[in-house]
Amino acid sequence: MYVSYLLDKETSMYPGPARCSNNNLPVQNFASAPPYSDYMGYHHVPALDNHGQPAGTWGSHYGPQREDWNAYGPGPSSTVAAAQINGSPPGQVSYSSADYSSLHPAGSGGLPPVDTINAQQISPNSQRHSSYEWMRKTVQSTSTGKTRTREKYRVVYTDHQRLELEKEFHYNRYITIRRKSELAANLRLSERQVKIWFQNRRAKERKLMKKKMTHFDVFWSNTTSHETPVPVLRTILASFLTVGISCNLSLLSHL
DNA sequence: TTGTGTTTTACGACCTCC
DNA sequence: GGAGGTCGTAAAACACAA
Repeated sequence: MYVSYLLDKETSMYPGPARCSNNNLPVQNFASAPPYSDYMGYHHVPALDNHGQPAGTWGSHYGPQREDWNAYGPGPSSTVAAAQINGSPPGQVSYSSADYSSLHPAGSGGLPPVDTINAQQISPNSQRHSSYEWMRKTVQSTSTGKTRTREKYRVVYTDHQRLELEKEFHYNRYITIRRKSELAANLRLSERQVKIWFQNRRAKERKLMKKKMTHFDVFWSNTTSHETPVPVLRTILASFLTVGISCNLSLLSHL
């Protein structure tokens, strides 16, 4: 979970270790949510997407803007991003023109244009993406005989791109067409990429929740009757918190 | 350094909704 | 029929223990 590396810098908002494989979903206070039955706490309120302010303008929904996010600057960082910025990524994904035609001119949103990035603001990963020669080649894929061009396989998003996507995801699990368009333009991604990122992100969350519930089941089954109820309640409440049920932490402190 | 497990992009198949 | 959802999966990118 590499984005968590960024998010975890603010432990109050994103508690837990960077590579958390367990139980560290942030408390989710978002106002809206999906028509997804597994997420009891999410309430899909599409209208709230009038949050249609530019992605970079950290709206009140997010609370005060985090200072340390500014530290990452406007910018992406990896050479992949640099390639994207150049407009001639050596092997960049050949998305349909429909996807790219939706991109707005730079700076249409509140996010700083990606191409304003200081090239020195290299992400921790950037040095790992030094060559693109491999992207030019094509590989036979799997059993179907279809080919996957290597340029499609796969771009590593920059820290900045992931951070902005995560921020949007924290606001709303399901992105609207409008926000998708804005975000794609601001992050120099195609709308398809944004859409798929959200799909993958939801899948990730489901996976985490499933894992969490499994752990909870084990815990519950191992709980003996003479145990004090307080730690049990704490665990239950904490578990609910992670699935988005709004809960006042001060109540927990009274237990 | 390397082997291994995990995470991240991207896609196809299939489904639902409008 | 198209758009967008989930689910399953491939493979690159990555973290980390040995």
